[in-house]
Amino acid sequence: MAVATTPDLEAITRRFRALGDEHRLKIIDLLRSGERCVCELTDALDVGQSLLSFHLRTLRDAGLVTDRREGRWAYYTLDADAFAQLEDFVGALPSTKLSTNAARCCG
Amino acid sequence: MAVATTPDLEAITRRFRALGDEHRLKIIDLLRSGERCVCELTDALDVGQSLLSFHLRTLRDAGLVTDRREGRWAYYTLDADAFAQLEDFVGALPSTKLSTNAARCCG
DNA sequence: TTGACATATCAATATACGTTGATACATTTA
DNA sequence: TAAATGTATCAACGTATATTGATATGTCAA
Repeated sequence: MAVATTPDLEAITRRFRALGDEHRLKIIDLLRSGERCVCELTDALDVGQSLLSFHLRTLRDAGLVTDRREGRWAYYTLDADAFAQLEDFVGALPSTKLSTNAARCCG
Repeated sequence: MAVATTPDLEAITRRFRALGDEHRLKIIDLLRSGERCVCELTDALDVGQSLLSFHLRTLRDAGLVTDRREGRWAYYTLDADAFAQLEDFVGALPSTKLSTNAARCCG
């Protein structure tokens, strides 16, 4: 069994940063209804072509979307697993680790 | 009724960006067991005093933690509601908006 | 095979963010 | 009141990220 349990904080923070941009949240919103061609995204978002390409790459590098080429078109899809994982991660963040409710440290 | 339903993307992206840093994830992890004094965090994290203060402020500005002063000490606590909201938001992100599975746009 | 097209990448620049060290501020203790 | 302490803020700097315009690459149509 490989060391798969290592959380890889770097990958997680990259994923959060990928969600930390309004353009990219709008792209994700457009992808919610299923796979979309880049040309559709270009029309729907008021964003230059190379900038859109940059944001799509950022989302892909973060593992939030996958892409597929077909002829001269490119299609992007949300990676549902990645979002499920992230949802779990966020849900676990505030969950009380122990019942130790912060013994007074000072004073 | 005020315009409270407006999602306020800016606030949401700020929250994601706040989670997009390893130091801050570690701080959050320390706060999972309850309210913590800054002095404890200083000891637990190998981070300079002003840098820790910066990250705590970033988390506070994002609404992920609240702070409280007591004498010369400052205590920080996770805002459970904020995490719950964010968990819901992440969970909703990939949820299929309509059953329209991307009509071919081109070709 | 040439030209138009869709998309990606590159180079340059602007803006945001993280880090450090110094300083300020409030509170406590001597 | 003076010195010490805990924390926040400021100024300066480096690095990362966002944005733009130009160019490259692959694919289709004439």
